[in-house]
Amino acid sequence: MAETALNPADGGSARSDAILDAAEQVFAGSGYDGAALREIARRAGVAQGLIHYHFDNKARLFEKMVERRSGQINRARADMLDTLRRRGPLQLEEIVEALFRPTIETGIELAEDGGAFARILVSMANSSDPMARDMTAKYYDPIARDYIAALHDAEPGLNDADAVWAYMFAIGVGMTMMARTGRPKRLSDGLCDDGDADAMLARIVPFICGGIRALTPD
Amino acid sequence: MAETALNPADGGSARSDAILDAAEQVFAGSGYDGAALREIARRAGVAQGLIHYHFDNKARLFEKMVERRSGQINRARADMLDTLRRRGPLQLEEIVEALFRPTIETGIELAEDGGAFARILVSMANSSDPMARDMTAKYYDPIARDYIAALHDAEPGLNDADAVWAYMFAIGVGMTMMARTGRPKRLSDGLCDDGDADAMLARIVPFICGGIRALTPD
DNA sequence: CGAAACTGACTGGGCGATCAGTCAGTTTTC
DNA sequence: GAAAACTGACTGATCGCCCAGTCAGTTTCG
Repeated sequence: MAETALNPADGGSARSDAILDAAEQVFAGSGYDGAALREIARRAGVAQGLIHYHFDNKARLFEKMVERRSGQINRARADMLDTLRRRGPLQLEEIVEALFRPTIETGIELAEDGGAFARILVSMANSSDPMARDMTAKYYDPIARDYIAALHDAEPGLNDADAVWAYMFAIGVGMTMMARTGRPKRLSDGLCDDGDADAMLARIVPFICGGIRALTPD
Repeated sequence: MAETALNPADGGSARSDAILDAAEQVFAGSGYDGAALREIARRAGVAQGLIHYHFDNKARLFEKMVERRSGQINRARADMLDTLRRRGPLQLEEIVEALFRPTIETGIELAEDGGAFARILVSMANSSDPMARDMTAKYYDPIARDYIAALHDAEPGLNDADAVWAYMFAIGVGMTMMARTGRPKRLSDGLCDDGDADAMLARIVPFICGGIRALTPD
């Protein structure tokens, strides 16, 4: 109520969604500072003023965009963890796969944007500026704690601190996959393709699990 | 000869170095687009015009800044690998440690800047924009190939593609350490400190080695 | 009708870049 | 050896551009 007029029910009209889609593309391509609202409006086929009408300012637009996508992703992540828990004792491999698959699939299938949101996530995760820190804390810390607890359950030998480190390292490895820099192809003279998410997951999962087990005293 | 007047012998006067130092701080704090040449000049205690006099434009200033620091770091990395090779058969743990220590120590001890350059590296490594890609390729791909070859020597079972993946994943984990986001402390309620490079290295090295061995068929 | 959605011209400010000019040294010239 | 010519480092005012944000007015819709 105290809010200035934002979009009603927050469900988003078709125009708001178009703006958020365009914002995702432009922020992913140019970064927060490099992105121009004019360009976002152009891509959304909308007057620039409408962005301010719906989202007030650049920072809030950015946050709404993150909120939308991270909501989808983290609901899927929570669901997968729940399903695994109900199915029986947690397996490390399953947890690690559940950690990344929703981000990949939401990025590629829902948005059909070549993983734009994943790129935004990567730069947020590795940034130390206050806005990125706050948004990571708000939208990603809660689910992170769930996954850290799950790692703990799957590997009881892991101590509290190491479970957190294990999670951080796993995320770090995942960034390699999300960032899509093309570097693996360059370094391998064409052998490795960071555009093939499934092939990467097939390497990442054993790598991370091996790493975690190396941190766990038997 | 064809060049416009840049600074002689490229060794850099005291003023040029002051500009590069300030640039490191400001680029690290605000990112490339967010950084203002005015702010860099202010911190260096120099007129803004002098930046253009010495470095022509913002992009070239950024590149010179990266060139200076990555030169120091990668010379140290190459030396360490050489020393290890001469000492006897390569050990995985030694390679991984040699991969990161020069970046940490150059960042912390030489610059006394709280790891500003390391933060710049992180955002470059995870970015897909052309400037970052080109600079990574120019200043970091050559040494990357050396380290990939070293991984191959230490773990002969690793195939060509997996050695590249292993390197990429290792770098990804290392970014966790360089970025200094404060997130480990938040997620562990104070237990983990990503400001303590030695403590992190002590976890990162076994994690990465465990991961690589998990990729290696015995 | 009235309210919500939307437009597009506009504003002030910060940006990278430019440039005429100052000045301390160095080299040339007679 | 001193005046003249020249150099390269450096300054600070200024330029034009593009930015996020504003707002008065128009259209759409229930």
